[in-house]
Amino acid sequence: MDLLGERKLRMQLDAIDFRIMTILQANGRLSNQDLADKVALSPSACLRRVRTLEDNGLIRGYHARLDAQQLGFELEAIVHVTVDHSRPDWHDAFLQQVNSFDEVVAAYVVSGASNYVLHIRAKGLPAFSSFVVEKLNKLPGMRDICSYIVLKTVKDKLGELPL
Amino acid sequence: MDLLGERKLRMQLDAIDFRIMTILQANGRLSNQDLADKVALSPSACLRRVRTLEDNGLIRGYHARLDAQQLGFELEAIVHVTVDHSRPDWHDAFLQQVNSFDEVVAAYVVSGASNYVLHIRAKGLPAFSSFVVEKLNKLPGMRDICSYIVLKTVKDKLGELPL
DNA sequence: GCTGAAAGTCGGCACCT
DNA sequence: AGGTGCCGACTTTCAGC
Repeated sequence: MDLLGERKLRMQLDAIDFRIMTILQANGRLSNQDLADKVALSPSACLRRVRTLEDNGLIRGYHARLDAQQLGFELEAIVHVTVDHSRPDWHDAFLQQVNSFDEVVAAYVVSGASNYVLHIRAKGLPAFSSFVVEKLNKLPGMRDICSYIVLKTVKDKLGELPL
Repeated sequence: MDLLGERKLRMQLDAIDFRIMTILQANGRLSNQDLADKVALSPSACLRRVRTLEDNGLIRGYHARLDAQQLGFELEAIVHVTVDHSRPDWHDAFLQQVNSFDEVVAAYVVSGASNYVLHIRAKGLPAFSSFVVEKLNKLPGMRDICSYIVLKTVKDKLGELPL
């Protein structure tokens, strides 16, 4: 098992592989032929590289990015959570619950003053408020919750690696 | 100009539109024909809907998701920053600088104890350390920096809306 | 590991319901 | 609005270099 979530580099990458990844990162629906043109390779050679990158897990998937604002997800927040860690079994229970909440779009175990940092998305302030009060607050061992409501997203390049 | 970054809903969406978005969100490279099958529409009708969703900005793009660990980005951190806001012009300067740093993958202006929350990705602890000391610390008006190093990513659904 | 050709498949458009 | 049919373009496999 992979307890630490480590992923070792499984293949040798050359400059063309990096160009392929960079291009597909910016335009995931580019046709294989256009991609082949851009990296100066024949379509078949290009496709084989893309398949290899996919098979080795370097390309983990392709996704449409939707407009959260337009779809009604108007509020984002960063929430720091401290739990009572005197009960080790609460940790797993906490993570399982956190994972099941749709409002939690990302969750991290962190070093520092808090135990967890949660990234929250909700359809407005009332929905966020009731999430905190009725869901987060009721988790076992909850000790402290500190919310930072996002007023403006200044940079949004998560999921875009600077290769 | 759009000072608040608001995006109004520009079109009426029905159940099929939501299914299309959900499917493309999970598999951005699905062929139009397969997508049409899944939503029980003819390929041409399906393609027209997808184009409309793209044109109205509901689908904002398609992107390959790469494996950050395997590509050497081993360290993630949430960094809270407080700046001296007695000088209004420092705000824009700060944001501009923050945007130019590759290590900053996301940046938010937040309400609460801190002014900004930064999401950092670096190729290891030394790189992160030198980023904080040599870049962040030297920004004008910097008052306080509080780092939370990510020990484990428990949930990672940013960019996946629960429709 | 790349190229080129062949066969199946798809996207995009015109036209019709 | 959604469906059908067509043609050029694309994807994908495989033999050969």
